[in-house]
Amino acid sequence: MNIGQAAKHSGLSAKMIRHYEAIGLIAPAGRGANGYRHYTEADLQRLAFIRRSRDLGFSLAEVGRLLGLWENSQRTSAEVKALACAHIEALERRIDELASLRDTLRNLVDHCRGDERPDCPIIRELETGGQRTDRCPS
Amino acid sequence: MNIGQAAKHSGLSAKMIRHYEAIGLIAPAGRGANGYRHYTEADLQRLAFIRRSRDLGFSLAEVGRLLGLWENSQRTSAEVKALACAHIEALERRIDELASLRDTLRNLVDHCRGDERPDCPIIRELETGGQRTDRCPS
DNA sequence: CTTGACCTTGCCCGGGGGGCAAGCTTGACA
DNA sequence: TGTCAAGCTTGCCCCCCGGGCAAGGTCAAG
Repeated sequence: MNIGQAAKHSGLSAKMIRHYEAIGLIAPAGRGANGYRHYTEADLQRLAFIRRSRDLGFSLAEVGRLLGLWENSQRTSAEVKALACAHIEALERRIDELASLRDTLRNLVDHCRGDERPDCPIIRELETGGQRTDRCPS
Repeated sequence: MNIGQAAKHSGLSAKMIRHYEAIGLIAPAGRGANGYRHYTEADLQRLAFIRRSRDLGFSLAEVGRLLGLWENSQRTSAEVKALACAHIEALERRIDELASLRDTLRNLVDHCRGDERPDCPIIRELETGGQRTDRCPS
């Protein structure tokens, strides 16, 4: 099977498959006499594994570790769980950051009339960094 | 004021200030006879505006639009509000995506014993894409 | 044989920076 | 006055995770 077919089956792009090979995430694919890469069933499984790992938000480095665990029959489920838990924690940190931004913005937006006048608390906040300039800086 | 001082005052790095100039986000800074960039109070305000916009998660493209609105006395607060609302919506979409990943992972992690044995539902999920292989595929 | 689809490599682009190098200028101190 | 460290200049490469395009080779069907 050539790279295009492998891409379709795995849901990755041919470009990504080549890239993963270039960065060493997967072993170099076998080549035919014409120089074309060809992929076995086992290769397809690896690609699908990568695709699903990426879909769960793992970075390529994490995917590499997951692949290592997958192919290591000596692995412990504790190792896998630890990797997944670390990723969950990273996701939660990121979610909290974004939620905090959202809340700040929501607050500003709620105080903006949104009419045809130029005066706007959002712009004021960006100007002043949240200092109160509206009443007597004295 | 030179770029290093401007960087300190704005909380940006000198590198980023040069970058913003290079991509046209800010107008080229004035230069002294020695070729050094120098920054006025107005420049510092612009840099601080950018910094706060970035802190709120706006992309550089959005920051560009915000700068345009800021410096346009003909702006309407409705325009600013629309930009901020669009950003809030993007944040919420992103948060939902990440939360969905987190929930999926949490579910998998909760079913993983995390002991010294290799058997692991997380790895199984990545292998099979969620197909039930545990009972009679018949 | 031609045509079109597919494959190969290589390069540039994005966002949003970090880091380092080589060379100039500036300011402080001996 | 010389010297030396900071600071500034530009330029280049790096990270992640790809997209897109170009030039050229290959394959299969008509």
